Amino acid sequence: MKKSDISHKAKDLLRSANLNCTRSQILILEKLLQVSRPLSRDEIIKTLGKSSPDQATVYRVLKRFCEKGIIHKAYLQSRAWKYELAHNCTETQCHPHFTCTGCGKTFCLKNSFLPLIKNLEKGFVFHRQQVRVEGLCSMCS
Amino acid sequence: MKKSDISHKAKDLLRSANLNCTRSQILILEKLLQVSRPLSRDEIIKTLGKSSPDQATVYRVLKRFCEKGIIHKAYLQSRAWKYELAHNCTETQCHPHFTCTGCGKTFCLKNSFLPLIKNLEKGFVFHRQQVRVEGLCSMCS
DNA sequence: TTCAAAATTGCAAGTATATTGCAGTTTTAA
DNA sequence: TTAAAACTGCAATATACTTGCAATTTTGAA
Ligand SMILES: [Mn+2]
Ligand SMILES: [Mn+2]
Ligand SMILES: [Zn+2]
Ligand SMILES: [Zn+2]
Repeated sequence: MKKSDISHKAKDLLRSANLNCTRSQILILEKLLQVSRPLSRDEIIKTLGKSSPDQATVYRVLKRFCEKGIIHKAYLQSRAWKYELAHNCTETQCHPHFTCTGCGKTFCLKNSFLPLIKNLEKGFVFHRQQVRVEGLCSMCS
Repeated sequence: MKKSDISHKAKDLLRSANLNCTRSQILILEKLLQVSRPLSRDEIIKTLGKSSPDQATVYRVLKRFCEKGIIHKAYLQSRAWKYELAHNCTETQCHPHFTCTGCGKTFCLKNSFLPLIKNLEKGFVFHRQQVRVEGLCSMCS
């Protein structure tokens, strides 16, 4: 996607979520649109470089985005939380993530969905499920 | 299970993993056998009370247990890591965990397995997968 | 365009969680 | 009984995340 398209899309997303188009929120959302995989606070700040907002702001923006449903936490095992756009997801299931035990990289499996879990105990209500896969990526295998 | 059975089982497990039967390791393993659900460092120390080992020891013991394959980290979304016995698991998949968004409690779904993910990209090697389910428990629904 | 309320931000301090170095203790096996 | 190996506690350190507050930016209505 072109840079100007991303910029435009970011602003649209912000407006449709009733959030202000501030420098920080635009920068962070553009970055997430651009890379299209889960990012941690650290990765966001590092890749934004000198122009990056403060870490407190980054966390607050990510929290806001989550509350509005624009992004969500990915279901990974890293110590730090990672966030990604909430597209490629249905109400009941996000795409699975593959983490390589060799190099540590995480890949989005955008086209693999598992059937939803069945036979929950009586009284239990299902909302959504998440899947995490471990293995070796093509570089490490 | 009776208390003496648990104690006996803990020691057996330790021996079969080539670990020493020390006070700390026995206490922590007994606790995990007893509750049969994922526990954090904090929960372990609190429920063991005055007789609990130091937190550094708790972490080191849990790490040792993981390395020997006696326990593993449950993949939850809590900030603190949680550990549980590595039974009720196959090589390729641990039982799923259900977390209630109402009360925050986590339940082990010991009898629900999903089919393994298919169609990994060329070169990718599957090792294991884990599933997390969100919803409401019978108390909160 | 102007301007005040509301939203957002940076900074610094604070909290929660996990790790490490090291000296001392416990466990094991011979 | 004893010495090596395994384990432990304590205190310091590292990392991830949160919060209070004063200052700045954004927005929408005038
Ligand atoms: Mn993803
Ligand atoms: Mn479990
Ligand atoms: Zn890899
Ligand atoms: Zn509940």
